[in-house]
Amino acid sequence: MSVGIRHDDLRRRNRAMVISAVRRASQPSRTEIAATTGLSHSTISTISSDLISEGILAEAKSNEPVSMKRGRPQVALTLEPKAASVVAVVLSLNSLSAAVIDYAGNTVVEETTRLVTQHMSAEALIDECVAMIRRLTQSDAASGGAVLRIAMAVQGITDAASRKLLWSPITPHDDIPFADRLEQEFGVPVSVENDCNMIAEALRWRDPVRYRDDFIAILLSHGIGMGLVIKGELFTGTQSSGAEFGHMIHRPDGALCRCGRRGCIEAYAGNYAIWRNARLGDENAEPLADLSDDDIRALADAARDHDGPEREAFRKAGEAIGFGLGSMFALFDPAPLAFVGVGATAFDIMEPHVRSAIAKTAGGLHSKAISFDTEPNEVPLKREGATMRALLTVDQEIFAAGTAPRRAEADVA
Amino acid sequence: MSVGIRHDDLRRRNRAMVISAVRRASQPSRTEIAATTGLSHSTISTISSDLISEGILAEAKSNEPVSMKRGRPQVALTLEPKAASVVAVVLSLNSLSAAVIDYAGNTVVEETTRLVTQHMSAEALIDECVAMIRRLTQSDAASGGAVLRIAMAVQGITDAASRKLLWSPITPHDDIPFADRLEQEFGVPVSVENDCNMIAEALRWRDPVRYRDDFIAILLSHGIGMGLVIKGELFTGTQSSGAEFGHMIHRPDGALCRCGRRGCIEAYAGNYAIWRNARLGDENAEPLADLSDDDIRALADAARDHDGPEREAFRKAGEAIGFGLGSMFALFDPAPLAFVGVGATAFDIMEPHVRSAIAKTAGGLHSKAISFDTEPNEVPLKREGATMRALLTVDQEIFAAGTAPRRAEADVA
DNA sequence: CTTATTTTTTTCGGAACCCGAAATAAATAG
DNA sequence: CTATTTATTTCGGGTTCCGAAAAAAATAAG
Repeated sequence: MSVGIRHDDLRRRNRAMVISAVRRASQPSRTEIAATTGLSHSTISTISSDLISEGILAEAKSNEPVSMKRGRPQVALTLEPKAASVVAVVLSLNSLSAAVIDYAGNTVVEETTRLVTQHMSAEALIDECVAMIRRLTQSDAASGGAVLRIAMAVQGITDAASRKLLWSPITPHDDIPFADRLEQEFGVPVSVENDCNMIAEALRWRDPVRYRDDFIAILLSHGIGMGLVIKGELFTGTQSSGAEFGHMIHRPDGALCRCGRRGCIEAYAGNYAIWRNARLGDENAEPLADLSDDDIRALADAARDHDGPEREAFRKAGEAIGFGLGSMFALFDPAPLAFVGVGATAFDIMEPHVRSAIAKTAGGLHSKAISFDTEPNEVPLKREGATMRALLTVDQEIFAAGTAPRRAEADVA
Repeated sequence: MSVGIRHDDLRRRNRAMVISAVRRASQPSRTEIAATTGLSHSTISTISSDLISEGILAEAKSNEPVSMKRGRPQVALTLEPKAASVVAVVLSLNSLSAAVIDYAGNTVVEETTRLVTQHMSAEALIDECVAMIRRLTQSDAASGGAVLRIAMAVQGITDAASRKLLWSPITPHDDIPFADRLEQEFGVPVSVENDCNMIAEALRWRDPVRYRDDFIAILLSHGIGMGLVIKGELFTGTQSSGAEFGHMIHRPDGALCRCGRRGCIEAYAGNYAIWRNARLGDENAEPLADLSDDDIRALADAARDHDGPEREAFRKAGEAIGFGLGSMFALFDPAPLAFVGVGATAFDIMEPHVRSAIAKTAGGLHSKAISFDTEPNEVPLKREGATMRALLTVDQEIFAAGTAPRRAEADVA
């Protein structure tokens, strides 16, 4: 709103446009890009030949064998895999994994380890990340483009600038400056973001038709996380990563939450809450530290099999989620939902209760139109999301600007 | 994200930049504009002399008598009042008011009438608006610039495109197409927006320091409304005007709300809810249709005077608002708050309860830092907001593009 | 096999835009 | 009255985009 547009910004933006069109579409031709961006053919032509000569894009080899059409065949453009690479790191409770991805989005090497995150120092956590990234980037396989960006997806709350892990259930330590430390170590920009936000980012790339401009990803796991895309933008807080759906209040002064407060949605719908309600029947019992996925699946099987405390526990969970969604929908209208994580395998049990709770709220007007989708496996989504985050910033911040000063290149030519 | 920037868009945007800088600052000089926009002096010079010759801006007459500074004195630029005018219409329960405002933002003529909105047909409501606008625009006083835009602020839910009143407590009718009908009548673009959103817009102009990029306006009146500005943008739903704070759920299956559902915040904190709790002690009693401001002030006086059902009613109201805010702050971090309307006069009674409720939520981390402000009189705010909305669209959509095709003008010159 | 047709991509000339530097304008200080 | 300071305008230059025309690369038709 306040800063004017310089003449040279224009070129940068339109380069970004072209790169993003190539990343989004599968091998578009120059003509297609001209159509989707609204820019003229001549502009697309110059920009794309610049990008090709800079080694960012490439013309696809004979891919589609026969076009069956008259006229000069379109030349498909692709991202040049060797243009760069990025590292995606996923840090979760007791687990660290990372991968090197080339510029076209293909995984080059990856690695996963188990750690006991809750009993490690902040330093040790950082060191583990550093060590893993170093192993991966120095491996023979990762000999493509230079690593230009590292993106981490972490459980917990990060700051809005994506520099620090402010708070996380996976460690007792606060304010861990992952970005600063990794940047020091590798000399490459690093971002640290909330894992659910990365899940949302990934969904958008997996199914751009369903998950386009407005949708919600909810992670049903030990806690309840959320990634929210509104009007095409990932919705984050002004100071923190935001969208802590699990800590909206379901019942004032209600069940004891892992965060120490009372009545949070998570205190009814988190894995520990469901287990507690089913097995102890005491919603004020101290939350269990860890719970295996099998425990939850066992509860779900019991709930499906017969009426009893398990079924009741899932009812309460569904109700909490439904009322929470209803309250959210009072603020910004319903959107398609994806339930991700172990909890999603039990979503069939909760769904009727979710829907009936939503129906009691302002969002209820459209409750039948709201569509749910489930995806039990959250780990690949987190990695894909972090990957896309990293690649997009390379696109926008590095390659859109032009790697080398363009004037110098013109002299060479 | 998808559309490229054309070469001619650039000028349009930068013209918009300059106009907006003049509207925001009080009489900035060209040099100041260059500084705030980041554009070069020469660009600002050409753009502003274009705008002056088009009659959109003007150089201020000897305003500041002595500058006390060495060097050529700055020439202050102002908006040319006669460049255009707009009409702001405020439709509330039993009241309609409208005003003609010149391009510089000065009110030229205004009028207010009482109507019995709840017993009028949709047609009659539209007709009243048409008649009032016609009277105002045809009055002798309104002989300045042509009316280029009409903006309405209405209680209730409007559609995201600002065309229709989807639902409103002031009338039993749904889907009233104000924008279409007024456009037909006056041949000028019309927008219809939620009144609380306009209050937020107005606050931002009244106090741009406090209400800058993130803040919340809450209207405490018969119902509870909200206008939300997040990251510099008015936050609206994807289909409707959104941000229906009053209908977030405070207590599942709780008190009976005017909307027919149960447990909404409004059912505890709306005027009717406070009155009901204080006087009937039955939170399921049918909500009263109307309640005068004096009734509320009387309840507030009683609550201040002695412990009793009135004080308890305000406690419940404050608690509902506090938990609601806490849930919102789980989603997007706390921001400065303004409480507007009659209810704001009683906010002193509610404040401790609001704060103690927030302290029990995820937003509680910063609860002491959250600052409240009150403004009892909402009517002028609604009008100011609608005015600014209208003027800004004239700035951005009409004058930024250039009134006449620039090529033709160049020929003349 | 050659020519016409169709479609894609590149090239070229022209216009619009912004920038930086220099020039001009308008005030105060000495 | 001149030097200094600050604001604004003018001018030349370089980018950038666009539209039209040309070139390229295929198929269809004779």
